[in-house]
Amino acid sequence: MRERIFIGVAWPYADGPLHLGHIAGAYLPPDIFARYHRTKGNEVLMVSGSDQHGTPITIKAEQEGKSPSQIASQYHQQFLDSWQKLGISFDLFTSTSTANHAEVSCDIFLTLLNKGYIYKATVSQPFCSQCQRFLPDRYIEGTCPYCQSSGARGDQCDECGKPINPVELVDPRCGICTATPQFKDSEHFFLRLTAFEARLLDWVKQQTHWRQNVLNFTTRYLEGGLKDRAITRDIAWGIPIPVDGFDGKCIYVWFEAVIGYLSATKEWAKSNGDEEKWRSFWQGEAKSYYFIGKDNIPFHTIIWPAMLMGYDGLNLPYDVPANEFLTIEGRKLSTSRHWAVWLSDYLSRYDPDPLRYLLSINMPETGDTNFSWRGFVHRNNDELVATYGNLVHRVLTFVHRHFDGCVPTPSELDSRSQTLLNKARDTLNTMDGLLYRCHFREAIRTAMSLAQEANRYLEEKSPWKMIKQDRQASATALYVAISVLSCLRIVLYPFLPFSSQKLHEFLGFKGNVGDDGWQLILPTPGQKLLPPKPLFSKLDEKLVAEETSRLGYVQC
RNA sequence: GGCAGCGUAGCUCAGUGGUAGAGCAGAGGACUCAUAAGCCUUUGGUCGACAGUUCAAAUCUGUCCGCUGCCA
Repeated sequence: MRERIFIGVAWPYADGPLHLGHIAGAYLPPDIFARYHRTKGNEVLMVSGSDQHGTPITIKAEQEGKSPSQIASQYHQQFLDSWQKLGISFDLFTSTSTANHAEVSCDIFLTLLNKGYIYKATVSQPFCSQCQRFLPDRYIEGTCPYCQSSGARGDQCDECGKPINPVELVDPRCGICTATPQFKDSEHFFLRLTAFEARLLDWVKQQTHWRQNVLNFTTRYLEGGLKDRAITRDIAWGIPIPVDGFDGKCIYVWFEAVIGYLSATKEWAKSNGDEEKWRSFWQGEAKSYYFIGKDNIPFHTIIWPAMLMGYDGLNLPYDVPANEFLTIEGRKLSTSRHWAVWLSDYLSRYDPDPLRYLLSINMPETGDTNFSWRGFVHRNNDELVATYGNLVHRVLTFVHRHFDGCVPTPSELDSRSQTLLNKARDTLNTMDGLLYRCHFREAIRTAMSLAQEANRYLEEKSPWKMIKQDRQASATALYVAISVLSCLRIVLYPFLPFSSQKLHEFLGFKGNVGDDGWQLILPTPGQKLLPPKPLFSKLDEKLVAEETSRLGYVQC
């Protein structure tokens, strides 16, 4: 039966470049998942977009003498370029700056307001008369009331780690212009999260298929009790509050950004000529998956579901397979210290598939995992090249030399050959189950073990010996080996789309590898193969030292 | 400070009550179609520390140490 799969992917904030932590955490997994489901013939919609509103972007724009929208679209273009080069196959990657998104956001805001799930309240906000604007907590600096450190910010003191309210700061000053801020009353809207506490807890407890870390975290969070949260801000850059008398105030980004999943679906439907088509992913028999990093869990398992419950009539998340974090050379990523590997930097010098391989086989699914350049080179040279790339190359070059580059005609298959082909079929089945449950790391390991098994098979059959004694036996062994390559091109396609497409063509197949279905297609004897070239290249050990030394210095 | 996760072979990671696992690296071997790749054999761990429950704990409980994140 054809399934309908909605894939929502975390919206990257458009104030800086993407790094490998983003990719391992939130962008590669949904792409693998989407490609797998499309290959199975399921109907997939994968959307995301850049999150373009909020204070950090306005600050960055001021620093660079540009408009917020220039900054946002600059990074938006960079994101699009990266998706294309890395092969992240969004059906739509839009942004929060579209008129459509504003319209959908306002609809949700007003509906929740009319239903009483959003209410008004007055709060005291720091205001800088010099800059003529309200300041977010972290843009106020001052002296810590606890440890007297002079570099404390309005949200917390970095020195002693204590959380702080802006009003507590001694000698507060504006983080932008250093003037002394005043505190002014301002009226804002709050989301009545408390109204959903019981329903959410009830719902979450039924989600037994969620990852343990996601389920635990969410349950504890809910049991700790929810608080209503402000969903508007005194800022001009964003979606204006759709209520009279709130000029100069906008909907807060965290409320608005999650709505992007719905607005992007509507935009996709419109641009595909059927405005009502969005309903099939939000109201019909469809499963919604949200791929995010672990820092985003409460927004997707609590706040967004609460908003959907309040709005009523839209599908709640089916699964939120949040990943843990990627560390770099054993240390946590830090944008400000440039302790990161930037995606566009990587892509300017290396191929996408080796990175996709490394991040897949070392995916932070159950705990943080580490990226190191040494690990990258070794996994590439000793696994991707040695086990898989070399398997492909040894088979194809042999066929070219001894069988005119055509699929040899086999004689009857012995049990050893049958066993290998069965293992190929088992691999398809096993990986099907693993990918369906979002167990990506285990899935790619399963594929690699098929490649290993094929290497063992060749060793046992030694077609290079048989070619002299029994040409037919040699032909049969190669036919079986090519059949396994045909399987590998399919099962590795979600992970390594570029090299799978190449292999697809080397094997003489036409069109796109992803259109061949999740199945073992046996090659036709006589089918003409393309002259083989290595699928992957070995990397020089020297790059380990070179790349490692760039850490901490190079900014993208 | 509260909550959650993690800490297992040199490296990267599986394993959640019943005699410690995989891949890579290291060592030895036979082969040579292949990107000196592949294949076979093999060395290697008091499973962060301590205490407890149990016939039996890496696996459950408690305390502590280290790392990470979230919240305040």
